[in-house]
Amino acid sequence: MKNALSDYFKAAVSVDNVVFGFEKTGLKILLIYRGAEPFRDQWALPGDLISVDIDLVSSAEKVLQKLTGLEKIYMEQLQTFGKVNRHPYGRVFTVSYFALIKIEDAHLNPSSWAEEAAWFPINEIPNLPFDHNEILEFAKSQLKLRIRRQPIGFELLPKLFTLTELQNMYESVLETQFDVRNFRKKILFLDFITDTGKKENCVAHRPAKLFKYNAKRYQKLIENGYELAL
Amino acid sequence: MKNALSDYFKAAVSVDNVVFGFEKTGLKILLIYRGAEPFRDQWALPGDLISVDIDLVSSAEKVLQKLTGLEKIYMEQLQTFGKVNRHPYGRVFTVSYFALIKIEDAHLNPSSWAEEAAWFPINEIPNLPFDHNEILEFAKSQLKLRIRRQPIGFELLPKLFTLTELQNMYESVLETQFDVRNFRKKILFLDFITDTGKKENCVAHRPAKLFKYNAKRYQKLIENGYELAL
DNA sequence: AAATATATTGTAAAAAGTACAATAATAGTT
DNA sequence: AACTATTATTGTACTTTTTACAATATATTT
Repeated sequence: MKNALSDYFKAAVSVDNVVFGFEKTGLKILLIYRGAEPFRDQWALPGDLISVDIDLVSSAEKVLQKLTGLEKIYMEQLQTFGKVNRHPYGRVFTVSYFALIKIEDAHLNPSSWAEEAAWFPINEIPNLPFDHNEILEFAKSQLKLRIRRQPIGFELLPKLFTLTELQNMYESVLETQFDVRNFRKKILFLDFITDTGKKENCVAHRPAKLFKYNAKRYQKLIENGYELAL
Repeated sequence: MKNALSDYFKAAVSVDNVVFGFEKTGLKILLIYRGAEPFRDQWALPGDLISVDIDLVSSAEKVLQKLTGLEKIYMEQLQTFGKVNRHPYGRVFTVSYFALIKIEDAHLNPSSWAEEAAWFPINEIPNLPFDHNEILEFAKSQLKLRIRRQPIGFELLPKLFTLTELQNMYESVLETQFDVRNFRKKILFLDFITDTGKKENCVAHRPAKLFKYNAKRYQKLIENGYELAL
């Protein structure tokens, strides 16, 4: 009972993107409203079957662009989910990616079969089709791990940000609280965010200094054997 | 120019396993000698196309068992590689796994189209077919990351081990050196390896105490919010 | 008994992490 | 102009962790 080679070439592969967005009100996830079967008229992760003649990474970017309008944003592969019956139309393996973006900069423009795209607070996610809730939980736990060891949190913030915004972002993602003084002491000691000399304006209180992420300084840290750990 | 649904169900999926084994002479990788096309008569990672009616995790275990004889060993998913032309027979996405085992306990029994299975020192890996060298490099870097934060190193050691063996294992995997006194102080402080009261015998020097990993104690550490970091 | 080989152990100094609250700077109000 | 409301900014003492470093112990072999 040997399989013929052709028996193996009968699977489909999809990509599912977990897009994390941040704004003052907290961390959010981007979902699309499905305008096509299966699971039409349900909110789901922006994901789709991919073509056999496009590289995996390119496919992930293309799927995201088509369904949400987002492009050129930070993406990283997570894991592949491959239970036999996870898709009603046949054997579909799905490769999950996570992406990070500052919500203000995210111009949503859903097309293809995505009727809508909207941000959902991380703790108000509805039941999702397929195994999307499982994928989402995995993505959340991975984001927590990775954001502590790589300078990817800056993808969630505007180019210029205050130390308070930076701290709020880390606190939202990690679901924890930091002491203001200790947080600043540590982050400034690491020396890969630099004071731009600019300040907030039009705020009804003492304006905060604006900082920016300095990738070169971070590289130097790494070259010197330092390991980031927030 | 819309794709028909059937156009998507034309991919194959494979699993490639990076099996790390440890013994006194250092860290090794398990390769098989391919007795089938493509790349017949070359050493490669133990991997194979998988059937569309078996779950992904089960497939990974089955592929490893068939090609090498190994079963019930520690496995964890890494990443999926999906360049268009990575496989000469068509579009094949491969999901990589890494596995850990103590070489002494590994009874190799290659079957199916694997003509041989053998351990290769981690720094003497030949050129491999497909993108297997790339997969291997990714696996090595992931092993280094994961072994520092999870108690998976014990999978590479016998049930009873000496502190020197434990240190050698970590040093081999992490390609670094630890101070003997500081290493012991730290590992004993963590308190999840316990002295069995037994000792080495038949060694031409002071015999070392034998320890074992204590999973319950480790669980307690975690529950108390401790984060392992070697 | 001596030689050989590896196992075992402690301490002081440096670095990093933690807990904690008063002062500063702006816009808006009186 | 003085005052209020609001958030930004900053330092120090204490605790914990990490680091650097070498002499003694216990088994086998000669």
